[in-house]
Amino acid sequence: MKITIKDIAKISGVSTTTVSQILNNKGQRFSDETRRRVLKAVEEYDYNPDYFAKNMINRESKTIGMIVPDVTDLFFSKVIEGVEAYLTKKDYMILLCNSNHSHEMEKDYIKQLLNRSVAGILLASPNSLELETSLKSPYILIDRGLNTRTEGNLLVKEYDGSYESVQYLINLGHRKIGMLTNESGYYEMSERYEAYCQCLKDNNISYNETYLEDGPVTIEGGYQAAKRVLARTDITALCCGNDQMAIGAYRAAYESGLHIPNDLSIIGFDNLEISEYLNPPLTTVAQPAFEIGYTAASYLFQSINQPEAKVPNKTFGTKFIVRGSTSLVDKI
Amino acid sequence: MKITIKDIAKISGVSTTTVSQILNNKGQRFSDETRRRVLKAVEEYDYNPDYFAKNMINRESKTIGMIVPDVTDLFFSKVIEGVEAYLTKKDYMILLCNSNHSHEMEKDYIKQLLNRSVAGILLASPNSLELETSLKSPYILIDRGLNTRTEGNLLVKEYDGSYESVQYLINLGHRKIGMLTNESGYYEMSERYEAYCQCLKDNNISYNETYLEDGPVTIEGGYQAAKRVLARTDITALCCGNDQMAIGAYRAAYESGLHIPNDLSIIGFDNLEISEYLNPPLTTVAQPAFEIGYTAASYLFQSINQPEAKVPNKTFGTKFIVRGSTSLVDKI
DNA sequence: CTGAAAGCGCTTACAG
DNA sequence: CTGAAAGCGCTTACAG
Repeated sequence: MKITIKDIAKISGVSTTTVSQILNNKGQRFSDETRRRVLKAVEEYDYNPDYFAKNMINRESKTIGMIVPDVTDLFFSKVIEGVEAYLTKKDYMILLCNSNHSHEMEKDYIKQLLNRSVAGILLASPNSLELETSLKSPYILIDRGLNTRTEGNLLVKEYDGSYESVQYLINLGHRKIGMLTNESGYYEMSERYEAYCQCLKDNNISYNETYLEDGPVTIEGGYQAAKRVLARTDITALCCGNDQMAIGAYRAAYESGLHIPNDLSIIGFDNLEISEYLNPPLTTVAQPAFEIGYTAASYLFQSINQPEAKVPNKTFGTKFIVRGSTSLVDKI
Repeated sequence: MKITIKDIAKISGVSTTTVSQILNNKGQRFSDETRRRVLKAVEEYDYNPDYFAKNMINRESKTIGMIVPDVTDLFFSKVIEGVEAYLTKKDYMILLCNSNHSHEMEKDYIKQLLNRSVAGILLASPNSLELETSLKSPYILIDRGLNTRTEGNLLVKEYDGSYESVQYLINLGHRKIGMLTNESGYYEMSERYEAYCQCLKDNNISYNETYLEDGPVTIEGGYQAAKRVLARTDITALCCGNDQMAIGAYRAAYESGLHIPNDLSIIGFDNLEISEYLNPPLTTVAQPAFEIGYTAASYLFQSINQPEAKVPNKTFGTKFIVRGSTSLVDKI
């Protein structure tokens, strides 16, 4: 049987009011003697106020929900790490939901989280989300462009980052530049794709549809997509939707007998820790995953504690990192 | 203002008892008419029973806590995925804690989780843990050998897996076999190390301390450790504590001008998705991370619902996977 | 400086 | 078939 505040009150010979006030550092000053007696009993019996009873009154669950499309995705796991790092300091805990890229699951999770009275929600999903407006608890959107909200959005300069990488390839002399993207209309992917198109245009390079391939944003997805595009084209460079896809593209290139970067230049997006260790190290567009998570958590925290205040938006810059997977074009 | 059961009762003209019973499918049969009225009001006002009030009575938080040493670790994120996959089906949610390999943090988190009345705890930590016995909620230990508990342990045949990989190298003619391990006495690492020693012994190969290196079980850790051991020895093969370390070792090898596998054979442990995509693909010892998580969750669930029943232990086998990072020894 | 009592939003014997 | 009342374990005006 769990020990309750009544037990502590009885043991230390005071009322529950007193115990409660002392434990919460509230109310009037109590005599040192009383305080000591109560604290001693608490200590001795290892009393902890019941979480549910306490919350029924305080409504401070100190819990937030976080929904990600894939926990094993290296980008998102880094974001989670950032979120956790911030929230732990504040004694908050995070209810983690893995939506498996499913929009249905996301909606389900949001409902469940709301039922659990979480203090706020962190939604790291690239999907557009119509039910946003019905969300009555504070929330922050990570990496989301497709929404009508004007505050609490954390974005990354997907477009600029992607543009820069394509321009880099063009400057190296590449003209036949492929791109691996994602079919399902993910916001970031669209941005990166748009930048690709625009950059070609700005450089008077004609757009070639066969240079494009779709696939899941995973290693395997990148492998399959790259395989297809390499089989039917003679591209000299390939922009991958993200680093994971680039990793898959490496293998596709090897299997096609292509040497990176001599025969094929490859560029990723994310700058995962692992990308630096690939062979050759991957040229990529860095985005600050940990910082994104950390900032998202801090904004949410702020939004929970000052519901009236407007939550700022934030756009993170990217950084283009040249490594060994890109080189001057080698063939015409 | 949140809508309560009283509101629903008033709106549908019945008592709160009736509303509660209908919503929980309990008690006696109610007239269809009453049921319809109540359900309609619930629907219309989007009523959801308060999580805390409900739990104060039912004590079914349907929440478990999970502690991992590192969310960004590819092995653990896969385990999390498995846990999530099982628990979601059961309408449970998981409170995720990232201990950063810190034993102190683990203890803190356990305390916090207990205070929150989680239904159970999943502890994925390679640390030994003295306070286990004081854990009064159901729990399952993942990947833990150093404990005195006789049930609810999920283990992997670390020793056998490691032994097999070392023996494989020896069969290829290797005699100068290095090993990258972890200093902090992690159970799995010790097992793998013990197997390494025993296998050498069984093959009458003398143990050479300089072939050993310690490091964090990360890519960077593997890189640094491999760099050190390659700088001072002429090993022809290297067993890495896990795949992440192996990835780091790849780069160390390249920087030392060594070709894998011709100059240096490398073996990992885990079989991460990425390992197959490395260049060359990594020979490694596979362990079923997703399945481990999934099983752990199912055992915990069982243990929550039948507290008296003994929770089984389970030991997962490993599978040795030969890929391109190992070859016959090339130099004497 | 301290306590009796009301109340948070539910569920559940119990009575009718 | 349905409701009044007690109770879960807390906190908080309020009164003294």
